[in-house]
Amino acid sequence: MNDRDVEVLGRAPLFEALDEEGAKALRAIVSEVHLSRGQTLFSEDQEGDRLYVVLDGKIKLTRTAPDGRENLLSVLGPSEMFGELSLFDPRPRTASAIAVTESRLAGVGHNDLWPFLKVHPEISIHLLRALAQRLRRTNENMADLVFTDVPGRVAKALLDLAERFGQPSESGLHVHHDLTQEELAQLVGASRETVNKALADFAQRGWLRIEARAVQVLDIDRLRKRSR
Amino acid sequence: MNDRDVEVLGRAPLFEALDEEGAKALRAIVSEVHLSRGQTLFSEDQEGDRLYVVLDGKIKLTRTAPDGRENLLSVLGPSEMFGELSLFDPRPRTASAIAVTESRLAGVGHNDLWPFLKVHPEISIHLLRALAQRLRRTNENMADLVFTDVPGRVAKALLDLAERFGQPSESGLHVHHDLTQEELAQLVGASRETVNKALADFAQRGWLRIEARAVQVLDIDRLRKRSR
DNA sequence: CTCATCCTGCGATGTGCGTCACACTGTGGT
DNA sequence: ACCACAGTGTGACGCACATCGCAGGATGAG
Repeated sequence: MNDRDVEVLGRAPLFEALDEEGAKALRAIVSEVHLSRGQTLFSEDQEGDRLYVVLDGKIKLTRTAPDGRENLLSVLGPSEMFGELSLFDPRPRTASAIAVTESRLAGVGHNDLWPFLKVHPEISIHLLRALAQRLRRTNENMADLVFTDVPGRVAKALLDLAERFGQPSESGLHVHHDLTQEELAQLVGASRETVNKALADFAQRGWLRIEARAVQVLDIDRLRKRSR
Repeated sequence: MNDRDVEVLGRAPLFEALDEEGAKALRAIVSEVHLSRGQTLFSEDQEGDRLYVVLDGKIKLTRTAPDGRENLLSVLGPSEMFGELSLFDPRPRTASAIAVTESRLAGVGHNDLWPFLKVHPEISIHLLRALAQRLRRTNENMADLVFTDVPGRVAKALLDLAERFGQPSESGLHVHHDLTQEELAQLVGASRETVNKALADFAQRGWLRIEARAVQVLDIDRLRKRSR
């Protein structure tokens, strides 16, 4: 684990409460996992009590309906945490974790983390905050599903991805989200075709340019307006 | 606060980790609130750092869209907790809490609870579990919004309400949910009219009988099948 | 008891978006 | 260099559900 990894880890809710001393001790009990694009880390219904922090790359969390249709809960990048639900609430996983790009992760198991929480109760507080934020965000998304039309949800999703993965560039903001339109559709709860049409419409209006698994955002303000 | 209240409180995630000693100390710092039907405890965007446990009655948590349309996040009964998000993540409230029936609540403020968490770190663990469960449930509901049709969501909502508020009776299960069809509609993310038609259809099939702010569930198995 | 208000029931109409169908393009594998 | 297949682009069609409109019933305040 290199210096950059240590820094990335430090921004995760699990580590941010700790001093250098504690962080070092916690780093000692995490194990590193490497995934190539498309590889599955864990699947729905599996037992599991490991929590992960993304060091590098992107991971998607998906749920599969009985009839096979899929639903993308979120796409996670560096410093973001997942898999903790099965750790705090001992049940099988309710989502699968799949690498969207080649990725490296840091994982901690229940047995290693638990004693740590006893010694460093301040971690729990930070975890509670992290879960509270997630819950807020999820409630937000629920409301959007009910009140916002598909183009609006696509705009929202792009803005969110832009905030987290966007790189400033000559002509605007380059958002290399690494998602196919199919995955984007699963993320906003719509069909691939409808998402395609929404994107085409935005592009035609000059708000963005479509690229392979990426977009160039040209007029972020218009996009913001469309998302409300 | 009577014996029944103490028992109800004891089933809340906040208390379940504590021994009689600790529970007594925690009870000493909660304050009781009384609300009559329709009364608002707190509103969206307000500052707030109190957490509540329902002692008696029912509370609904709602969000209001900019255009005024409403969205019901959940209906909470005795032993259930709410308002904790603003406590763990210090931001304004993202939902309003309104009494569906006359209710009594126990409330704890940030300043009183925080030192308690330091002394009893085991509470945090239980709170983490409670939030993890809520997150799972919310993800579930999101998927339903995307994959399940309105009648299916109505069936699901009724089954959930039945599980939490149902009373066995002569002809089946009496579920006095105290919600108007409008509120039920906001809960499942549909229009009042569509929910009405779904209910009428269920009743016509003999699965349930419609009453004022309540239903008699006659054939719970059919209802379960329809919800999948 | 009486009126006003909230709630329920239900048909008519319109539309956003899912589904289907198919063509085009880019990319990676051999 | 080639083919196969995954991903993208776009039109035609139908349907589930929102919206609108209204009427009948329940509830509760005075």
